[in-house]
Amino acid sequence: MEEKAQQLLHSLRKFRKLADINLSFNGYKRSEIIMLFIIHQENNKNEKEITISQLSSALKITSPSVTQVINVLEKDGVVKRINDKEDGRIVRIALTEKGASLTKEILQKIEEKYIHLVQYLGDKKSDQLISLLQEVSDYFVRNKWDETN
Amino acid sequence: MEEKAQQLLHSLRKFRKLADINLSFNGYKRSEIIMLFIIHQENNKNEKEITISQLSSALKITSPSVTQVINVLEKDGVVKRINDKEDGRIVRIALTEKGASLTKEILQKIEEKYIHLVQYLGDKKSDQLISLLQEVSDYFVRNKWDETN
DNA sequence: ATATATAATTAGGTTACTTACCTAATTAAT
DNA sequence: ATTAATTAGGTAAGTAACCTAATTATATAT
Repeated sequence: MEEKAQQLLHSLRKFRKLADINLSFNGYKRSEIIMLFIIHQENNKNEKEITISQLSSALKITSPSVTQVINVLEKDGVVKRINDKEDGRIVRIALTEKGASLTKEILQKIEEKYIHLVQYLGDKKSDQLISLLQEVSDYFVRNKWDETN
Repeated sequence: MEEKAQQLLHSLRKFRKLADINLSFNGYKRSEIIMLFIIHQENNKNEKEITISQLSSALKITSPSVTQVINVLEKDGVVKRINDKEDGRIVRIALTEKGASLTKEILQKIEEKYIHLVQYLGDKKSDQLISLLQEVSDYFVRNKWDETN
């Protein structure tokens, strides 16, 4: 049991390191790309554009951090701020045309890579991996893995 | 296939975020603790103490980064630098007594958590997870996941 | 009308790296 | 013995991706 725990510790460390690798495209940083993905996803799903707070909880980062990333993306002309008409405190974020096509382009390239990974692993192992990652994620959340130390 | 790729992308992102444990003990940072683990592990395994370059390749960080972490640990009296007698360029790193007992203490606490995870998953799924993570890591390495974009 | 709560922003960290450059020591070639 | 190239490690400065605390603007509740 202890041996398995050590193996798992080791595998997780290695995996984390490798999976952590910068997906960067056209000078956009990892954090910016993930931000674009979420905006794209949520704005396609919902009628109203996503707010800063919603982005904060979706990404599990603080709202000041969201603001910073959005500032860069806005300056670059890929997203725009929209003031909510009903509540003056709320700022909504939308992709510009440039942003929408950029996001689609990047998403496609990244998806291709994952398709390769799924092909490499095969159907069965891919399913296994997805469900195991899910289980471990649930475990982490339930046991507040991070907070306890 | 595309759907599975998207699921995997999503699971990996979530997992990465959660597995990004902030392990810190007695004021030692994550990077410092991992450094201690490697020194402990390698120095127990080999006759000669590990060098800065070896630490660099073991941790997959640059040697200036290793130097910085070692500086802090040395100032704190948990590791010491040893000049190699045969090659004056080489600096070897050893745990001090304080460092050795600290490392054992931390290792034990962390191992406990992983033992819980292994118990939660069960034997079979733990093995599956270890081998799947290994396979994906290998895939990442082989396909230079990071460099290609 | 006033106090309180909420949304976003600003200012200023922190951690865990990196890159660019440097010195000292070793090795190889002349 | 000298010069050139390489290797090991270090210094300084910078970056990505976060964070907390404080502030501003607006909305809501008493």
